[in-house]
Amino acid sequence: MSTIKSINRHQPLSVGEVSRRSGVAVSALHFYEQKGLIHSWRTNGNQRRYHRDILRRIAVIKVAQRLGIPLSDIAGALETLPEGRTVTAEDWQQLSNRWRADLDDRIDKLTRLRDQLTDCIGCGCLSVEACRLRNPSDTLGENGSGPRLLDPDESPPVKR
Amino acid sequence: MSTIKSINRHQPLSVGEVSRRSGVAVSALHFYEQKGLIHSWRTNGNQRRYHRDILRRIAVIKVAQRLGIPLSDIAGALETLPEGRTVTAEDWQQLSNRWRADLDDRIDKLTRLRDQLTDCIGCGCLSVEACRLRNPSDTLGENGSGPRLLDPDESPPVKR
DNA sequence: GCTTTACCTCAAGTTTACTTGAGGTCCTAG
DNA sequence: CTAGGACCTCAAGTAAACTTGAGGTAAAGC
Repeated sequence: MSTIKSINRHQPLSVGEVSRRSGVAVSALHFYEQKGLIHSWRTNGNQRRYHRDILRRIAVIKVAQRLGIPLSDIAGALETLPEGRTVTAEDWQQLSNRWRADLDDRIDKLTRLRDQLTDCIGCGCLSVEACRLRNPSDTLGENGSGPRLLDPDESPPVKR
Repeated sequence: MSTIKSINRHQPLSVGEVSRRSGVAVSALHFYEQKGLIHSWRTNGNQRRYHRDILRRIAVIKVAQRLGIPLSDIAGALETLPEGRTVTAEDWQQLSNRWRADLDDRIDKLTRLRDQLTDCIGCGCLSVEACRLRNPSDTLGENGSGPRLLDPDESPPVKR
């Protein structure tokens, strides 16, 4: 820790500091910025500086990623926050509720899929007409009227 | 259906026929072949010909994909079958049991993740030290001794 | 026999989430 | 003042699962 410049608790952060503190690679921070997920300003020497809030924002991003939310969606969600402001507790609740719904949905789908598979294991027909595993459109008609998020898809593979 | 050559019920299939019957694009069939998932022989004129069993094999592949199994794994699984033989009912049982275990595992993981998220929504701390959502290593210690497939991973995002 | 289709190969493009590398600048310590 | 570390940009590479396109052959219909 000798080469690390002493850190003033209230100054803006350099990209290296953010990287160390967040565990996200510098290249990834560049990338996030390019994708509009995070923001910075520049010093005279053209180096990035970050507000300390960045760390919380990155924490949110990382959690969302663990949840399997694509970066583009995360970016979209973060954009709904008034003018790139600090992520507040309420913001977090909103976002996380949304993402949990998404997660629930995925879990449901996987579970239905597993059930179909279980049915099908004994049968093994894989018949084009009869096999539900082969006819994904079923999944469309079979669920009630729960919270339906944007999801006009039917067959595309349930990603991992 | 006028341009479609009359189909002899017992002759080998051309790539176009396989495509129509399986719903898989010709380019995808080429691709699968290249990846060793399916096989064909050639006519004098260098065109691919397929055994009728190919349709069942492709059905298996498609189902596996719906289950979220990567092609490389599917290829690996299919290779365990004696010398590229027709997929029998028993083969299907073996494969599907394996894949269901994989699916179960993923569902478990997602469910645990959702529970953590639920806990965390009210809290909103996202603390580096305290927050379980931010400390994926927890997931490592917390599960008993169920069927552990190859899985040395901890934090990487649970893909969709 | 000629014209469509169908098929062939091989290279390159697509998306996601980044990393790696090249070539150059800035800043801090000694 | 100079060495070294931190930083900058931009291009290209990576993996997965294919698709698209170019340029060329084969086979089928009339």
